[in-house]
Amino acid sequence: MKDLLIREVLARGQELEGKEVEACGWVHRIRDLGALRFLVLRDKSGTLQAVFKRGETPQEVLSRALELREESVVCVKGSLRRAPTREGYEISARDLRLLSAPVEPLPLEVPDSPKATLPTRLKYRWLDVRNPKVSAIFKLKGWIAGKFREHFSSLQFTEIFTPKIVATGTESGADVFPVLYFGKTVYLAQSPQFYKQMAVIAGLERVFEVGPVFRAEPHHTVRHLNEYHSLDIEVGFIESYNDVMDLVEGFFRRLAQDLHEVRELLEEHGAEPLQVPERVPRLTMRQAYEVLAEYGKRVQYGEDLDPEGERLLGSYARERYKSDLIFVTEYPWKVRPFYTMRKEEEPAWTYGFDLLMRGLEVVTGGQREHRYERLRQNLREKGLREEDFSFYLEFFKHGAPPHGGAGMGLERITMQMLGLQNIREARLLPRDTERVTP
RNA sequence: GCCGCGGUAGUAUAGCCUGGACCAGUAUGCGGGCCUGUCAAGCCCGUGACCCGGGUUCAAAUCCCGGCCGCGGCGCCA
Repeated sequence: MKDLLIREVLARGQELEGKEVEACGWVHRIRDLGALRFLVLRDKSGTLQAVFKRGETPQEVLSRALELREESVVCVKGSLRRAPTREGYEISARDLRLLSAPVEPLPLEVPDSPKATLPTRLKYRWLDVRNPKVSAIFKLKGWIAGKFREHFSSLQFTEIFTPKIVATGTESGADVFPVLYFGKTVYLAQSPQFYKQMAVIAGLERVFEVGPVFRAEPHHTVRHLNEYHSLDIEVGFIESYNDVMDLVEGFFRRLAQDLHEVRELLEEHGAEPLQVPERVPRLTMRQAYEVLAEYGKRVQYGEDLDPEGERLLGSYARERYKSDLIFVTEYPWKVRPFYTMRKEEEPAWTYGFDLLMRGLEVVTGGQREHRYERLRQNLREKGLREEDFSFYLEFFKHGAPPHGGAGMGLERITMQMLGLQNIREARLLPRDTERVTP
């Protein structure tokens, strides 16, 4: 492995000045002035200019430098010195190792790859992601997932790993992908829902999972993927679903507080830091109808929000509370899955909530129904067959604490954090209705 | 699933409505040349494209039909 990333070389610039250093990476740009040739070297951490100059660089090395093409992989050795470059330093090259050269012209220009259309970028993703603005997306995404693990681990949650091959399809109406499994048809998990609940009931009490989920809906939008990563939590012994919202809110507050750690990733995208106020507004669905009415948007009483409604509530949160986040609570029973706990006194409404981030739904959660008979009744009312969920019902026969949880869309959070126009940008290799390669 | 929009060099686009001066323009890349301080380096020369099939017409990148592919809105959801 190479000794130093470019960033580390630059950070130790004073100490390394005048000394021989080696930097390895891709040839980002070539500025050829004849007997003077500048290479901008790029690695995952940054860029650094190398100079090949007649009279300074050995002739043999200089002539090899003249053969180089962009996106070649090279190591340049030479002395580090101050220079009026963007980085403040440059390498005066004395040696050059060519590790790999392109065998054909590049289908995508790396420094400009965000200007290409998304299909082209995704087709040549290994080139696209070489662009620092693009790799920033995945660095941030990884950072968010890391924060999630760190945050909930510190609250005594246990990380779990549930099956992605499952026997039962529908739990929230979303279509599932069938898989041939030893001659039987099974499905790809659309959510860890049942199993994270089982883990709580199994005595783990507080659990979280970071894992893929699969949705077989043929949607054509900029905010849906057929495969994405879900950040799930589930926790026992809650008093109400407010406990769950507190946990979700705490996580987002943590993200906002620690965002300075990844400031430059946001800057790549010109993104504003996440605004999380002292208390994130919590609006019941019925209150949301009224707010939307003030914005001139009518939503049928007892119906779900549409994307326009969500966007308007996002504006409302920003204008009224200076908040990028807003909870919508007490969702109608008719639009929530059977395992959601209903309000005792108003069974048409539930203890289910969504969290909107900058006008897009990024989290869904709520209190779950833990009472066996109520659960059976909910199934019946949803018109679902008890035998299809018998394995799930079993969990509740031997002592299940009141519990609740939430699922958060990692790509959606990343997308909203950076202001991306299409969720596919937040997935290294997105799967949608047509795309299964690369 | 319903609806709308689109497919021009490697990439990104102009041209299409109002068919002919378009053997298709521009930028960038690519190939060649000049240049010892560039930093989106510059300058000169060159290279390379109308998705497929059918139709209308004297004439189709342009109009019509079908196919394939792509994009987006809604539904559904994270």
